[in-house]
Amino acid sequence: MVTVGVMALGKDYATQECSIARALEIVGERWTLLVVRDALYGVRRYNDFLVHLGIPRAVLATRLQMLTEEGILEKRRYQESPPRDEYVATDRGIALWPALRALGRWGREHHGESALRTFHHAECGTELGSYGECPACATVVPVEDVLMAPGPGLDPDPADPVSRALLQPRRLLQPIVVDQV
Amino acid sequence: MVTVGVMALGKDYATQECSIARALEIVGERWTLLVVRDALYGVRRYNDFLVHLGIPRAVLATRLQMLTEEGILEKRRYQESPPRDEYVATDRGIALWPALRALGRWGREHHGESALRTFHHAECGTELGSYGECPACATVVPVEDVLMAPGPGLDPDPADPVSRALLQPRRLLQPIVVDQV
DNA sequence: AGAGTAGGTTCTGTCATTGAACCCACGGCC
DNA sequence: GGCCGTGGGTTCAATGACAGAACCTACTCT
Repeated sequence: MVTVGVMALGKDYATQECSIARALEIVGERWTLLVVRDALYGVRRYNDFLVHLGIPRAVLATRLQMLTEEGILEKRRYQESPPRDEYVATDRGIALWPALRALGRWGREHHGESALRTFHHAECGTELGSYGECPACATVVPVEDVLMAPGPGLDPDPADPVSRALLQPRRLLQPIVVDQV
Repeated sequence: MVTVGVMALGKDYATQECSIARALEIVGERWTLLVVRDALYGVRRYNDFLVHLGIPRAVLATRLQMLTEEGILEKRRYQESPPRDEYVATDRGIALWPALRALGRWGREHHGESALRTFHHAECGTELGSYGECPACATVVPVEDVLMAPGPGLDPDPADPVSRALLQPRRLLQPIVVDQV
């Protein structure tokens, strides 16, 4: 991918020779990591991202396109007529789970909050350790075997239907089912 | 006219009830994580951050102040006359290491690059896993026991003195010594 | 006295983000 | 057949963060 010319703002960290900077050039923009998080939680549709994130429509469209181009999400047609696409996390997107998990742990500790969501090993029920491993089984838990459950700090009756769908315990990557009103 | 309340841009993810969003409100702004990374690498002085990051001076001043207020860095006077301060990572800043490590791993895999820097457990020499754990010792390696070494992809003769100081293998958090010209 | 250095602040133009409005294709209803 | 609702976008003006350069202030060195 050859980018010619000056990219004055936003994305590049020109002088940085560092994998962290390379990563942040892609997922370091505002909203991007939250979109990926939602994709791992099972959100797939444009409209579901929209209401769950409270993100401006134009920004969401830009981010979805960029994440698709970078191979982090895959745009997949799920019906013709009218044409409708969903965005599903690829392996490359799933590989961001450790980073998201680490950020979430830090965010919780930083605020001294009670957990908003908890993550367990689906096979044995043990809560994941600091770095996404299962202390009981002594293995790194594959993302599809992570069971997400609401924690004590989470609002039990949120306004938007996506948040409501995420209230029940569920495995990561399982597509959410939004209750139609 | 005083405008109260609405923070239109930048920092907050108002609707998000999520530890990851809480974390990103603090360390999700442009440059912020790179400043923390440099602090863990041992950079402490305003001028060293400046030349190593290539960040605008005003932005650096803002970030350092914010990170200090959030308790991620500590501003510490190291000489009077003229008054000079250095910025040192606190426990809260050091706790960001797993997230930085995970991002770095992902960035490297994403680009299929050879490693720019490698990180080992100083006690046993094993290279760290995705979250900064030692696969051999099966423990999370304390940051001060992480040995950083240049990888094959790193420029062997960088222009700025801070990058040169970071070329030799060193433990994280050890203050860098810049060769005066 | 003059130059140099560390650590900033101020300024201006550019660009991304926001929020709202608009667009369009289809499907269902009556 | 006309109308409305819905999913999935695009366009637009206003705002405000960022980049880069110039400037400022103490102090030290020569």
